Amino acid sequence: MSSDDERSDEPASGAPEQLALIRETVRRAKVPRAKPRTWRGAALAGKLPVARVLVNKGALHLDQYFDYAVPEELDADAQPGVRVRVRFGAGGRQVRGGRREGGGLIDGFLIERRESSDYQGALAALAYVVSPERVLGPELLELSRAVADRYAGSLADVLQLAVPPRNGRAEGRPSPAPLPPPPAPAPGTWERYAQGPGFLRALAEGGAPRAVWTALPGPHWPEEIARAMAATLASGRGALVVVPDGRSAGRVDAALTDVLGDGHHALLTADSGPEKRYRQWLAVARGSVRAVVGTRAAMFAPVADLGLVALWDDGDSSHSDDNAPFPHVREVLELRAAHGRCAFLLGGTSCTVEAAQLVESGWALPLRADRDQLRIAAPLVRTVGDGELARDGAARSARLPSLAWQTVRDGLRTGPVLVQVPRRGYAPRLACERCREPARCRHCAGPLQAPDQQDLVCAWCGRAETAWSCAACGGVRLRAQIVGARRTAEELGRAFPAVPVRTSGRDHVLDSVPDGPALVVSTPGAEPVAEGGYAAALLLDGWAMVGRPDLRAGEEALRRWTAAAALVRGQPDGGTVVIVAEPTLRPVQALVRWDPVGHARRELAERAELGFPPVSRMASVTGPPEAVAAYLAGAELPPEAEVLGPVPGATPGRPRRQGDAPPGETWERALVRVPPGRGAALASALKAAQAARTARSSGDPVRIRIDPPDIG
DNA sequence: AGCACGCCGACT
DNA sequence: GTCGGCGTGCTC
Repeated sequence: MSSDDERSDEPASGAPEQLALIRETVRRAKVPRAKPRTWRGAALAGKLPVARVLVNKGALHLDQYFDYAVPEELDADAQPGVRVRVRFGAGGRQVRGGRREGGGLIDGFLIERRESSDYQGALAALAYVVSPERVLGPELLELSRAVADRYAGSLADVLQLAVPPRNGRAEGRPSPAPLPPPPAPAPGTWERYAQGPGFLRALAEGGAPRAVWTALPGPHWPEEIARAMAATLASGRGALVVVPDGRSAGRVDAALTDVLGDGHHALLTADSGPEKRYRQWLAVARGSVRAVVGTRAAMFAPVADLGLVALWDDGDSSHSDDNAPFPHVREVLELRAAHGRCAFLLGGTSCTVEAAQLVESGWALPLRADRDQLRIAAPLVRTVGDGELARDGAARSARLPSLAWQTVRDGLRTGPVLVQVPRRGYAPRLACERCREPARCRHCAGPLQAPDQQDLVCAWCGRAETAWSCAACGGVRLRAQIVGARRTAEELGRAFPAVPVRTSGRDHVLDSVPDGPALVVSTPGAEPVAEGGYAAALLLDGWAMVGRPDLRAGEEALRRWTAAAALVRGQPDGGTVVIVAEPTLRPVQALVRWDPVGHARRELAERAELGFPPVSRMASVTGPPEAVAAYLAGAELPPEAEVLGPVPGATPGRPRRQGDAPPGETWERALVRVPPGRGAALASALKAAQAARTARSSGDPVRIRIDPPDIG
């Protein structure tokens, strides 16, 4: 429809009362004669003629609503939650003497209809309603608002993540009628957990229990999640589970179909195209489907009357969104569970520090099996340490220690054997082959790396090292770098010529492998499941996983080892895992004892002592030095806030990425930390300071990130 | 961000 | 007079 503005002293025609109403506001505020705009032949809506609109622009000082007039012909469609287009921008202002087109058309969401506006100026009209579909319901709006606040981001940015792009064809189709709630399911393998059946019962009865679930190793977790969701559906409520990748989503999807049959649930992953995905999303938003399984973006799925949010493997990095304001699925689901009667289930075979904290703080209860069940389900774990490896002659030549060799040979007699190899380019620290002393830069003592598997470069100062020798023993050979999956596969293939070798990695990920003897070489996270469980697993180059200079290195190594070991048969069925790593290392010990919770709790205690997240909340401020300094000077941080740095933020050890400082420029990074409970105050202070800065457009912009991923 | 407004100096 | 430099501030 046309939205031509026409400036004249009187409304051309239409609804003078409403325009008078708008004008009255103008007069009361004693604003210089701004004439209300009218548009040819258009009348205003009789009731609630003002539409409060969130304009789709990310800038923080624009994180506010704007009022528009609702033309009569849009009255019916212009309901809260619909997508609209409006004219917005300086170009839309009244220009002395002439008529002029408004600013550019931009997208927005209609937030609410009101009787009047408190804006003391003339209202422009909604240009049009994109579609009458009400995609932004009150709950999704409230959640998005809370996420924006939590992460010091703008509502518009969050909505970009929360509401999928429109697809007209998908909207045109009606969604199926909702099915009646299914009966409550039997507990199934939840019986293995003392609190399992009780947890399901609470869900089925409409309760909102919150649990951190340490899943037993083995193949049952998708089915267990499906049963928890089914129990929630039985109470007449909806349920949502978020998993790290499409493969896991497929598994839970299949389990849900087994438990519920078809028609109860939707699969929300990026793998399905935009149209299909939006169709599924609409089915959820329209209330015709009440259970959702999906990957990251599904965390916002507008499930009606949500009774359970579940998350699998919260340590997986894909649960952290890579768009501003970088929300983490766990945090978003926590926010969802905190509203209304919504249960919370955080599951995994390992345990993150954050999960341990949820239990420690009393927010969630632990859901764990006792030792007896664990002995049945978990494989035997044995270690080959550095010392042994160095003494083991066979290992030096074939890169396979004797114990590992035997384990593979024995395992292959009864089934497939998994070999986990770190990804190439995993940037491990190099060490002297003879004495294991880390190889350090002679100028700055930074760790040496071989990014191209060839030349040595310091990860800190970037200087090349052409003639390295060990500072401790004078050795001149470095320990073998990470050998890629392909080469490992070739070596093993030669060692066991009669056995098929399969690889699974970044390029092609295998979903599952059959039961027969085979060597399956995989990078972490890409391990296929074996139908009857692996007979054995070999975790190679463990030192590379723990040696990374990252606060989470230990937790992450344990998570990946545990994930692989969980695919191996239980010890009673002969399942064995050999890990090539120093047995004194804390995560290695935790794997041997199969105690991820103990590991996480110890890490948590340490973080508390050091004032590290998640015990305190941190934010990073990054940008050109002057900008960071000016920002920090202008920010009114809460009194408890502590500023660390700023320090030059060259990001060592990895190639330049988008978002890093431009080449030739050094950015600085300051960390700001606050004690527990002051996270919200910190976020709002950071956001206010940012808004003030961008509004004045003073100096270079800085980047704010709550919960920065790479500290330490 | 984008864009118009305005206040200033230099010019046919 | 008036053209156009860019510094400031607004966008319903």
